[in-house]
Amino acid sequence: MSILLSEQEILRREALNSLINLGIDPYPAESYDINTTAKLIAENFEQHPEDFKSISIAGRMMSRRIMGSASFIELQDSTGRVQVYLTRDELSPTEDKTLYNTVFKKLLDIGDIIGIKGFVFTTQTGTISIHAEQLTVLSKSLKPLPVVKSADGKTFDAVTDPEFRYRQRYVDLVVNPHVKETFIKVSTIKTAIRDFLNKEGALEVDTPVLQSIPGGAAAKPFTTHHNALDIPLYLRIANELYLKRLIVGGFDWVYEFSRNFRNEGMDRTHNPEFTVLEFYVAYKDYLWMMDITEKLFETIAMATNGKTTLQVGDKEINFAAPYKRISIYDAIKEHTGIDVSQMDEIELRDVCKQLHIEADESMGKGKLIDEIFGEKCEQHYIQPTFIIDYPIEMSPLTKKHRSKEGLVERFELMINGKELANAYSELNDPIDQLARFEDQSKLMERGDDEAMFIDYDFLRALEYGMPPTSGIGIGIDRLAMLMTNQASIQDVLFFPQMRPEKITKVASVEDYEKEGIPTAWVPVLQKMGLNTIEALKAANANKVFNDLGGLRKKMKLDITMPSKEEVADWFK
RNA sequence: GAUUCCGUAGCUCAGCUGGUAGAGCAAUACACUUUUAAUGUAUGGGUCCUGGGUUCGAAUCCCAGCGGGAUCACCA
Repeated sequence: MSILLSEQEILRREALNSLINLGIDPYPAESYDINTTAKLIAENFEQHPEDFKSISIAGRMMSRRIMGSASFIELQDSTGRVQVYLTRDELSPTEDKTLYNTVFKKLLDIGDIIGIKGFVFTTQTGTISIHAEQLTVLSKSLKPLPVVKSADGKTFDAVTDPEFRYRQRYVDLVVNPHVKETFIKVSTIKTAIRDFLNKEGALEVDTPVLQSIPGGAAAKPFTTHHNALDIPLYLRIANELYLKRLIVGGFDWVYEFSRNFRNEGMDRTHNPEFTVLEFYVAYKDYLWMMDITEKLFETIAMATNGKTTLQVGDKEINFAAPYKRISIYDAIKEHTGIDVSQMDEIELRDVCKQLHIEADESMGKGKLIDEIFGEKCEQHYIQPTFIIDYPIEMSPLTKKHRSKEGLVERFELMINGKELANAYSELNDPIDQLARFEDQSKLMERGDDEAMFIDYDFLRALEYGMPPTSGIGIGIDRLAMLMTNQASIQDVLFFPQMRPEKITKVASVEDYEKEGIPTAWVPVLQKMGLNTIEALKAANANKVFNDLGGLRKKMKLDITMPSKEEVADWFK
């Protein structure tokens, strides 16, 4: 089986063979040492021209303008584009002009990766360019790249189809420079966080992705199976319980960039796998955590955009600490006028009805309050705001509030109307923790399929004693979306989850030959759309015979017609 | 999951109330020996997403499916 090739792909394969016939390896093994980049040239050539008298650079040929014995190409490396000027007589100083006339002009294509040695100069029209003295083929590109052109900030024929961009991110990255910048920023965010935490004395750790009890969050897990142990395993939905075990073990501050997996819906803010930074600090509480969170976000904003403010649409978000702090009850009171702080489940259900919020039977008190907040309040918090002191029912891993009955010491950080972080003073009372898990079990029995499992090993760890601890989880993808001003999570993940692509396999020439079909007729059958042996067998022998004659004429093929009987044999 | 829009050449897109499939870029050839998305002329290139249906005739209308986007619901 093989894939049907387009005309341009066939031409490129022919060019590839021509290169080989000329003794040029289209995929050479040896390294090609470079001593500069497009960016270095653009930024430094004018001040220090003497540094660019003998340069070596490599990249992809993105455009080519041939003018007889002289040519200009655009070379794109990891840092950007630079123009290269080539002349026939310099590339091929001897009588043999093959390198320029054949290799460069005929056998190279847009997208090919080449190396150039030469010197930098400024053209008559004032463009900094490389005057090429040597050209080396480094990798032949067999698939035509979409040609995106731009001038004066305007872009032409940009690849915008999301399916194309997400499925073939490698192409997206090559032809859409801003996409690359976004991902560099995403990396900068993570580096800024690591630097910040490491400087504070935190230890980066790794905990299991495969877990036999998916704990630490309310979510539906992916299930898998371990053959040797013959047990079900789950992909982690959170790493919280493992990090707390490490606090029990005596580390004071641990953090992990945790790739979590949740078997839930997909849309522009949800991908089945996503990244959360969690960190846990011994001997601290959620008040301390708010202080450090403010500092962290301020640092991230500075590192990614060089300032503490960020323009999002028509809103300007200011990351400079400190942030406003408001209790969830006060937030609800502020946006609905209703004081729910003393209400029981039945009263809350009435409030939901009053506010036209859907509430089903499986919802407990905590979830009802969460619904009201999510529906009526969340979107109003554009500037970074800590929503604090949540009801105990929606926080099974959180320590009871030191002074407010029925509440826990928890905060969520809201930015631009969305939750960016969730933190609390961690529950370290093993007896209370067991009771909370048991409450979750009851919720599970009521039909809440996101309620938590009981993790007895985690309880055992708590029984040995965990210091008072504060922990936080920060959604890194959401943070990246915010900081890079992207509306979809797909735009901050290199390879967002997609439905598997259907690749239409077609029969190879050999497959046809096996059926007794002469090689010369294979392209004709393919032209008729009979690309698989199955399709061929299903076709009508008489019609195929007639069409062969028609297409023979149309395709101007100088081959003798097979007899009707011979054609009929193909179908046996 | 629901609603809605989209799927045409390698890429970006036209294609009217149904009448033989179009442009620009890319490709190929020749000319021009020159720069700036864009020199000129010519040429090739299509499973109009797939399968049914209506019709003398379907890229176009209808139905079903596949893939994707957007909005909504659930979740981070």
